[in-house]
Amino acid sequence: MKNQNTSKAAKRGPAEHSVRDQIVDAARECFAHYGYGKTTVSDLAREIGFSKAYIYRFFESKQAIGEAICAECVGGLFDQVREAVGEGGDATDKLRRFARTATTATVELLFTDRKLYEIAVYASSENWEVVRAYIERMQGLLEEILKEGRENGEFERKTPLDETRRSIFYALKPFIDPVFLERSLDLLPDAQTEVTGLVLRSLAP
Amino acid sequence: MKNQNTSKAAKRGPAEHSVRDQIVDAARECFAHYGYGKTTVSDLAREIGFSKAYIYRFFESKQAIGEAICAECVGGLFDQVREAVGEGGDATDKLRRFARTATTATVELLFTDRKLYEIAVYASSENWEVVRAYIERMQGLLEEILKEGRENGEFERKTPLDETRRSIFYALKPFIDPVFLERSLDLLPDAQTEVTGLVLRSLAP
DNA sequence: TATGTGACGAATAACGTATTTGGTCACAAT
DNA sequence: ATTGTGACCAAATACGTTATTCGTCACATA
Repeated sequence: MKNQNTSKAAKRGPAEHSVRDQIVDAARECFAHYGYGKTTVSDLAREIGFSKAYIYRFFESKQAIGEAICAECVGGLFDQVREAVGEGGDATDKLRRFARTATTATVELLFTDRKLYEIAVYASSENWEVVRAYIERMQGLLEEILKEGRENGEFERKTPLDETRRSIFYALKPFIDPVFLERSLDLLPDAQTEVTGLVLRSLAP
Repeated sequence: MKNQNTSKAAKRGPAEHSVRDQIVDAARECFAHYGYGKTTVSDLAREIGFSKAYIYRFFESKQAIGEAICAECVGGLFDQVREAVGEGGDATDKLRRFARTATTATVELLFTDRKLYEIAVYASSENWEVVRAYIERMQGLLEEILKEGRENGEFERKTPLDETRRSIFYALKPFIDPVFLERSLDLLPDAQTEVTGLVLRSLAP
């Protein structure tokens, strides 16, 4: 609601450059250790042995660096989910894995890298582009599962595919979205399982 | 997660007392006007023409007064939902009304009494007893609807009633819980309708 | 006993200021 | 061109100090 902060990529200078990687490496460590807020751009500069001004040759803002780190995080989450889904059997099994892994992977991030998780929460609440992309990729994966289930007769076919995909995603949101998830922790894991059950019942042909 | 803050009633002195009512009246106005945080107990005291110390004869903390006001708010929400459900036809219709009214009534509170809504958000995030009671009453109402639907064959009967009730409530949480709802505003009203549709599909016999 | 209060301490918030931080730019060196 | 920086500014933040605020208690009055 705040602002239409689509927050575009915000990169700068050469896309492939060793210094860009050094910045990201330093940021990953500093952000994870001290948190996004407590890490200054000068800290990153000192870490890589260049001046602060030079960093702005590669990123047009501190937030842009945050987005790069956040992209790594949610990218990791997505990879875990995709892999778990890939190892599934039928569409029902895949859907269960989709929901379960999305939750467990995110919770794990919360407990192992709390500081990075905080960036994800901030990114989500501020509608960073990187989060929107994550949601779209997740919904894409979900849609694939739904298609498969519809084709082989596991799932009903009357409801428009888009609506099914969206409504499932909304229903699972308290267990996927970092902002919601940290407020759902005390319900885990039962609530997540039960909602997944509800979703599967709604998909019955 | 914070603390086991069941935050018991926290009343004091005589339950029925005109001064207690005066305090609540003053609090309702001040909280709605200036917000919970900006209203001091001395403000309330001045408003009713007694000393601050006297207020503590009736409430054991400022939060206790906040809970009283919050109880009024969520009580109003519940009444609206119950009334809307009562005007419904079959169980399917009642469920739709349940979900829709819970959302619209809460959103309306958000827009017409933002300051009071903030108290509800705070209460929910701090697990005030009054919110727990609200959730239980809402789930009770939901269970009644489910029972009716099961009895007359509208809804399936295989899934344990408790599980059905809980999972539906979780799925609707982004559109009912004040904390979640204010982050779901940009999805309304479509997402709410679509999730309700999903829920009804899951209930098909 | 029931009603009512001023004075008090510890915790918190408000406030103004000094410092830091995000970000830019002109300029130097290779 | 590309690589790299110190100096600089507005905005944000940290910090120390003052002022409020919550909540209690002993005490007064009817």
